[in-house]
Amino acid sequence: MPVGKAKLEEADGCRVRVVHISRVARARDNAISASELEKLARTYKILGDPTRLKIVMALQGGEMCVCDLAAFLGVSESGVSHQLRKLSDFSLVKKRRAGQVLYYSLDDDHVAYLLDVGLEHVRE
Amino acid sequence: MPVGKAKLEEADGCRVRVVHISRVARARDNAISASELEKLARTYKILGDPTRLKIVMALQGGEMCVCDLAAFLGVSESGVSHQLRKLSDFSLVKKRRAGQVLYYSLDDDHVAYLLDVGLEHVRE
DNA sequence: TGATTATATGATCATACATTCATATATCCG
DNA sequence: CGGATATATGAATGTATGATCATATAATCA
Repeated sequence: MPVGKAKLEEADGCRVRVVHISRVARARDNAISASELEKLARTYKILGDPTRLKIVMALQGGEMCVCDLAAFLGVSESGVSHQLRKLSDFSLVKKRRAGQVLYYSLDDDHVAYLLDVGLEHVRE
Repeated sequence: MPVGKAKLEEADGCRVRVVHISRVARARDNAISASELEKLARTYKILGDPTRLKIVMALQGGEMCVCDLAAFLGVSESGVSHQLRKLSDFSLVKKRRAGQVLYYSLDDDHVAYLLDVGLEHVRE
């Protein structure tokens, strides 16, 4: 691996400093697609809000309805609904209707798994 | 599990609607500590930005210095440095100095693991 | 030492976002 | 059908945050 220095000329003429061209190339080659990266970032971002995180962790214990979640969180039901929509948009939770009540639960096992791995990291 | 309706009176007199008291109680009992939740949310939030996510994914391939990352990302070196600081603050990356150059790498294996599990979810 | 390179930090700014209030939809019951 | 309950949606608002520029620190080399 060469440790020499190099300059790369970009299309618009802006010079970019690079110490290890091979490492930059490797990063480019190994990179996942932009759309997948975007999705992945979104997923983490969704879990990155304390309120939403509390919701999904509560749902690990079983399905809950909106007003129960609101009571548990100490947030308005409207607020919970807004967050559940985001969670739902990114397939982290699913809902089941029973009359007027909507029961939310985790969408798949990956989600619970993601939470466990994250918690492990935090507790290390 | 009773499906009856109930009202809970809070300290300040604000009434909260609850359909399943037992489920709210269960959520309360199973909840992790506030500080752990905060840390966990932070961790996900940190990974929830495309630029930072791209950084850690690039580092999965091996350590890289700031200007290489800047070239790879197409972002200013200052910008990369700011993000690396956040990643470092939450123990997601560590640095190694070699003269003027700082080499960044993933801090522990949990991080790479977290990324893999997340990607699995996105690709499901 | 002074000049150059590599990275860090601080200020600024435009944008994104979580929450709430008010209102709308949907389901059930009488 | 009309009233009540459960949830959803839209607007408004304060706050957080990612990017850049300018400047500061740190390390190497002449």
